[in-house]
Amino acid sequence: MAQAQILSKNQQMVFQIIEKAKGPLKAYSILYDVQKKGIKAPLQVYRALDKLLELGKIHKIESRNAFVACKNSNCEITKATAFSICEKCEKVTEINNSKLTNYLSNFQDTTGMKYSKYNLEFFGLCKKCK
Amino acid sequence: MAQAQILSKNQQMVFQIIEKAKGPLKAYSILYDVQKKGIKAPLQVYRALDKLLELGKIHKIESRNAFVACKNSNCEITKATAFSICEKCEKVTEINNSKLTNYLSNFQDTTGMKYSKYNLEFFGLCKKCK
DNA sequence: AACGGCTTGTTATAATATAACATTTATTAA
DNA sequence: TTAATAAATGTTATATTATAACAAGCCGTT
Repeated sequence: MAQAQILSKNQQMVFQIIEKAKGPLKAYSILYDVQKKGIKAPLQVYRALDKLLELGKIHKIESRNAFVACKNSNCEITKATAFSICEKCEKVTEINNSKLTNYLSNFQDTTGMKYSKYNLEFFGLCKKCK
Repeated sequence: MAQAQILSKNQQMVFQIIEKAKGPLKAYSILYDVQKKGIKAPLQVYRALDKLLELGKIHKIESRNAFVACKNSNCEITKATAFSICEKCEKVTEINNSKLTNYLSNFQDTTGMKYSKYNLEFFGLCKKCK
């Protein structure tokens, strides 16, 4: 049985902040928070973020340079991510739709490229902002 | 008949450089190029980029903070973009697949969000790097 | 000519991210 | 257990990406 990944001190601190947040967090706003707890420099945050991304515990919203906790249970590796983003309130939701995942994971283009990963971001207005 | 959008001087300069390039260009590498031709400051480049994005003449590769010319004829508005990105040589290809476009344009998630736009980035190894 | 809209020019600065190097802690393997 | 190795940390400095704020110019319309 695979043991749950144990996070280091800094990784834990950064992860907990992202997990508790209601929306995507930016690296420097995370830094601001963890400065109360001993982390002093951007690099310490970025290193933790890198590791958490690698583990699939968090995802990066590329269009926003911001980070969210993964909401899919047992997400271990980040290789197929999809998000909806409200352009007004900036609410971000991770899309967990097996048909979509299937469709994209099996997508082949004409260039003969072998895909190992994708990231999809939908933009629009959420229910409230519509 | 809709007249072709006329670009301003700076917009043209920036567009031509992106169009001629073999791959995605970063803002500051564009700046370096156009400095020979009179543009001096980052903001002048970013303003041109913003306008070109708005017109759909170029797209931004979000995961790379880089810009490519749109390869689809008559692309006027950017609302449905898909790219394949080689993680080794960084070659980027715009995917123009009507089935994919259809599938994603009509995708509905369970949150009731109304989408107006999406961006999809596939990652992997291209034919050469595989 | 006067107005309005867009584009430009310019300086400064904000926001995001990594380089380089020294040290410490944890894990593995003899 | 101890030496070797790998992973994480701490720290200073700096690179890279992007925007704020304000002044001025260009161009079509009225």
